[in-house]
Amino acid sequence: MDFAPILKNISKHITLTPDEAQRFVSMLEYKQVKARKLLLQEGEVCKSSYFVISGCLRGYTVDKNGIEHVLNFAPADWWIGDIYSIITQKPGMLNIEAIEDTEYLILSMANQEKLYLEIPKFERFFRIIIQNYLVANQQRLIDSMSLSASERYLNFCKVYPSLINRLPQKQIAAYLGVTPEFLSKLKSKLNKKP
Amino acid sequence: MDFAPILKNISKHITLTPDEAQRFVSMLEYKQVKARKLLLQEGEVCKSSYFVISGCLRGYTVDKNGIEHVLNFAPADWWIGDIYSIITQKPGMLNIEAIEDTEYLILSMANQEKLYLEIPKFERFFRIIIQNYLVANQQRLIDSMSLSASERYLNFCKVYPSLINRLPQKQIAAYLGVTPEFLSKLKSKLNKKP
DNA sequence: CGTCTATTTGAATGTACTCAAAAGCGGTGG
DNA sequence: CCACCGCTTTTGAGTACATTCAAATAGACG
Repeated sequence: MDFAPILKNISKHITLTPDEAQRFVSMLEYKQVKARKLLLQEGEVCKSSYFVISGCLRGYTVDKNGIEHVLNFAPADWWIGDIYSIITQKPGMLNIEAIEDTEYLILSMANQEKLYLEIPKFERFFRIIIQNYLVANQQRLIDSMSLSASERYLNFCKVYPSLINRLPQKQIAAYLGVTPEFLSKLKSKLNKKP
Repeated sequence: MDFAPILKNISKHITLTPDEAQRFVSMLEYKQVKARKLLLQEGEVCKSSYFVISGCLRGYTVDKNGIEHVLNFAPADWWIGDIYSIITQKPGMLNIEAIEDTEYLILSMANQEKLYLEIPKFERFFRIIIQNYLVANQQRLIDSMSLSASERYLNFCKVYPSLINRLPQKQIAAYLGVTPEFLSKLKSKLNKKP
């Protein structure tokens, strides 16, 4: 198993000794999953964080009308999990699904807690990860209030150019907060104008 | 100066020795501000986190059409700051303003970094604070996509009952992501029905 | 191929916004 | 203490952005 990607991810924020790196990877579990398979289902308690090595996952909720809303996409080098459920250890409302065939690593909550005790630097690492994610999330909330659907789409294209031709439109729509039909109309308008 | 409120806030997640508590409060600065005064202005670099003792602050952005969008209210016992600007030390887009006459404590970034080194438990404390804030923020994003304005308003009433008769409607509207006019119409409809 | 799902297109509808004007409310100064 | 000013809230009419429903077309996968 090749742990280089996750070690590189971690080295962005903290520096591990070889021993610490060794100890860390010993806590991970490697898995593969086929496209369209669920890793975590609404109503379950989330017991782990996931780190994507290759492929792509998505986290989404389903509202009372059966509409899906995408909270996040996790391509390679991203962490994902149901943070509400992880913190509270109560059943969550998040589904996590593979959009493509995906390789990923699992860090269980139990191991994560051990890590905090054994190598306190990880406390810092995850604080920074969460901080960055919070910033992105806040920006998305502001955008949802400040921008039109068409502006949000153009913004998405600019911020995630690598995802735009990789994801089904339906799921980009579910991320932007519009219906697939409306996104389709938006795109055809944008193609005519410029 | 009475540091009991902030020490109580901290004791929710970590336990400090008397010495550590002493060291911590020595890093804080106490301030008061009158209603309608700005603590932080768009375009400035945010150099501190604020902890509210009494009164109420709000964080908001102004979009290209001049519309205000409230990112958060901070009544007593809440932390607030422009986390984007704090992390990057770049100019932020957040304004922080006193809604009421407010007493608060300032923890500068410099002191916060010292705290992480001197008392690593604080790394954990702020990780947990940020984690909880992220969960709330994610939920708000999901709500903005799943719920109608009227559902979001009723939800706000349920989650923040103490704020509902304390804040100007205008600012509740700016938090919910609707115009003040529309919120007013919503309320009058809701008063007729039940 | 054939089936199933995703995307496109169109018409009708609805939710929320804009603009405008009136009414309410709070603070300030005479 | 009251009158006035400025700001917030309410109300109404017309509009726009986005949804719903329906049906046709295109793509993907076994």
